Amino acid sequence: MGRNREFDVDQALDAVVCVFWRKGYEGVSYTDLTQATGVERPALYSAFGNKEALFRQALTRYYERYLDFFPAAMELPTSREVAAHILFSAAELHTRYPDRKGCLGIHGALAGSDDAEPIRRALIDARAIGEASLRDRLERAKQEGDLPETANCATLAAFVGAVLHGMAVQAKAGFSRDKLEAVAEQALSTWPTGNSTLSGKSS
Amino acid sequence: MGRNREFDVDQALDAVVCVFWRKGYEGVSYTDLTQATGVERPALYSAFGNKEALFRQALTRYYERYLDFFPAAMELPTSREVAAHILFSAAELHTRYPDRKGCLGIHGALAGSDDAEPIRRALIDARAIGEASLRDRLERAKQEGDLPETANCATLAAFVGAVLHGMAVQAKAGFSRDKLEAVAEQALSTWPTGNSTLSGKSS
DNA sequence: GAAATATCATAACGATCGTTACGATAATTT
DNA sequence: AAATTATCGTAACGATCGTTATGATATTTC
Repeated sequence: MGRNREFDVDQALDAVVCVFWRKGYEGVSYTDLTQATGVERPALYSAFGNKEALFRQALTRYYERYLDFFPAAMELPTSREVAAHILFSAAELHTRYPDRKGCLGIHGALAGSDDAEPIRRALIDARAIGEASLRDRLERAKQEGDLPETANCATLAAFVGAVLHGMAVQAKAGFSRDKLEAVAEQALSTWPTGNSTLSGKSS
Repeated sequence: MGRNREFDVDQALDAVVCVFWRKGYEGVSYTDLTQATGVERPALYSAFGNKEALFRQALTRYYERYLDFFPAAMELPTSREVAAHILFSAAELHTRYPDRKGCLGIHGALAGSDDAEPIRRALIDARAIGEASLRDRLERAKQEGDLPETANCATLAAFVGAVLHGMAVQAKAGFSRDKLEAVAEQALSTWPTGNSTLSGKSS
């Protein structure tokens, strides 16, 4: 019963993702959002709730639509391939769209007013989940002999995270894909190797 | 002639630095600034100009008061010591003050509205200067045999920058100093060595 | 002591922020 | 066809944004 929606909610959310990606949570106004989506303010509120709820949905969409390389990387056979796939995919993603460089998960809300604190926490938590997931994957690698017994998986995961975040900052500053790939390569240059056949160095 | 200032301009600027450090450029309001400095709005305008000019002066102050370890690092004898000093000093600085973690140079203005574009550019330029200065220092190291002929100094400088920026993001997320130091250590494990006596490996 | 001047706090400026009444419009139900 | 209901665009809400006009206050100069 009642009138039908005149816009596609999924399509609007995709456009919203792009806006937040470029300007961050607090940098985006509803004027920006209506302009990008072609949807008036009240319709956005009716479809997504308030700005915070909208951003959370945009973040979820961002993860599933753009950060899908991350869970995919976890499936790769060796820890080095996992790390390499993450870093190079990020280098590509962060420079894929000239109008929205870098990573929504990083500059969506790094600093800001106190009002943005819940969003900042949400992004921190999301990144922590990713890092924990990588750490677990590396622990598995250690058990498989793909990483040495001495390897500190938590540190390695944090290191990959740091390079990842740093590349996002650099991408936002205009670094080319090539330059980011060189950074990724350097980061990978001393990835520890175990004694398993998985590493491809023995046998 | 005329009335005297009732506040210390240098002291006020120090307080302003802390506010921008915590909330970033656009996240700071003049209510925040008067609260932190004890100086009313018109007095801040009279002493520093508008918000953008104030931030630029705060950034300069930040560099000379907190990022002094960077030029100091350039004086160290080996490229590895240079990189190590930068990374460990950053890990310390980014976690030194619980009320303002991370780095003003990073989250002062990563993303935001179009109005903040000049400030974003200023931060990007400032970081680029630092990276270029590091690259030049590494070029010198190469000439001294402290780095191998094959070393790509621009890439190494960008890599140090990426880890630096990534640590700033992680510090803002609450990472401990120990964890950041572990990241720095991992980053340094990729550091190439030359054949000079400087490296301390030969001779 | 009187005139001149720079800084002070108060209070307001127009613009924009996120959010929402409101009446018109279109679709469904009886 | 009439009644109901959800969505539409317009227009406005109070709050806050960065910025500044204004008059009182304090200091210096004549």
